[in-house]
Amino acid sequence: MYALVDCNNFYCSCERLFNPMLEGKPVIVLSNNDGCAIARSEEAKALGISMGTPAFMIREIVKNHDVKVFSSNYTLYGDMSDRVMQTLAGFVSRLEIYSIDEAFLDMHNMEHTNLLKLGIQIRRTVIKNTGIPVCVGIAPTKTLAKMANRYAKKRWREVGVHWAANQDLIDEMLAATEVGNIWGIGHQYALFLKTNGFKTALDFVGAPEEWVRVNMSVVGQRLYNELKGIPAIKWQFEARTKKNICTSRSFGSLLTDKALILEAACNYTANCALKLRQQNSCAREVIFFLQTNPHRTEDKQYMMSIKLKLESATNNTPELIKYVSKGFELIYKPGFNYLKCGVIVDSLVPESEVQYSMFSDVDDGKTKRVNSAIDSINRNIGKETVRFAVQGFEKKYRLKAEMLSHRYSTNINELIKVTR
DNA sequence: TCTGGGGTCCTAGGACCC
DNA sequence: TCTGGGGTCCTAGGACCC
Repeated sequence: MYALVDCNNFYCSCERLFNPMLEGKPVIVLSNNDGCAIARSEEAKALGISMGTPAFMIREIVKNHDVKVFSSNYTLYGDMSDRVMQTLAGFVSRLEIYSIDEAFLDMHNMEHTNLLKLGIQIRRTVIKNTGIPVCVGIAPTKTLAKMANRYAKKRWREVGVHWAANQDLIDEMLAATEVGNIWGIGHQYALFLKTNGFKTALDFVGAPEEWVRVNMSVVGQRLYNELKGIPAIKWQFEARTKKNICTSRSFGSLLTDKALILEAACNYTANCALKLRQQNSCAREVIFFLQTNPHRTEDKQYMMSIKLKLESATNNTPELIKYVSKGFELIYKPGFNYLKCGVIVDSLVPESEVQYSMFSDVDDGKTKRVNSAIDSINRNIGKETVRFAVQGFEKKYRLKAEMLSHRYSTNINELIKVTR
């Protein structure tokens, strides 16, 4: 058996934890740049605010119903996530952290225990230790555990736990789940399945296997097996080394100034380089992209990306900046209102396996020491204490975060204040 | 005024090899 | 009459996830 533990409206729950006045009130958390709603409390959902709605489109609802709005505070959410995961780790021998607010728990060889009771105990303990409410779904495969979790949320709200312990319970759950709500079925497949007469997950498992294979490839077939109770998705206990790393952001406002955009690009590159060093990888390719705002139909549009192959793989900040600047010069065109740019480092190889170019004269030991010194200072004293001149200091392009809560649990200056 | 950011996996098709 | 067959590697693009 697999259990999937998922935090309820995670970001909103984190905000509430340090601000009990928010209890019972509609709360939403916005994406980067205060763009759109990415987390909603139950009260906010009831007001009809749906996932991903742009902030400017719900301004009226927010005003009329006194919705409490927050910018995303990833420092806080990340720390709360760690605490939840630590508590979960106490219940099983192995867990897979699937995302910031979800984990799969390995419940094999526990079939003899009453897993419903265990689920309830997990839920109680997490809320006691961290204050974060969670739901638990337990089933024979990951996909069914996901579904059981969703079913717990919808059908067994009070208990918050569902154990699909036998085929009857599984069928009941499959029948109650529309194909579009199956983990792994997105927009396209949901549409395709519905057009072909498959409405619920139960309908889908009744489809001929060959038809699934032909029309939905091996991905579909795996899913099909998972829903039939045959595990087809492997455990992933260890964090994988990433195969590509991306840093991209929308600017706080539209930019036309070339120097400013380049400065942003250099900062994003420095961030990619840092992430590379953290996982001991080097990149053989770097992609730089730049775009205007497609929603502003009155603006001339321009979208371009460029891929540069590196002479030899590196994670050295100035070296990567050199390539990105070159890419920038090649695709930047004046006269547009730019919204966003980004850097992707790709074709990653382990640092220990880097092949040097025949003509390279880089003193690798030296640059490595410089970079680790910089990383260490930045880690200990504060992000970007040491930076390269091209990264600038003003950050005029910086994103908006006008409703940011405090980093209550990680910053000594932002602790919660108790007054009497 | 105004629409996020960061990933993974799979497939088809082209280039290339013998 | 009528132009092989089998394989690998790479890439772009699509679908999905939170």
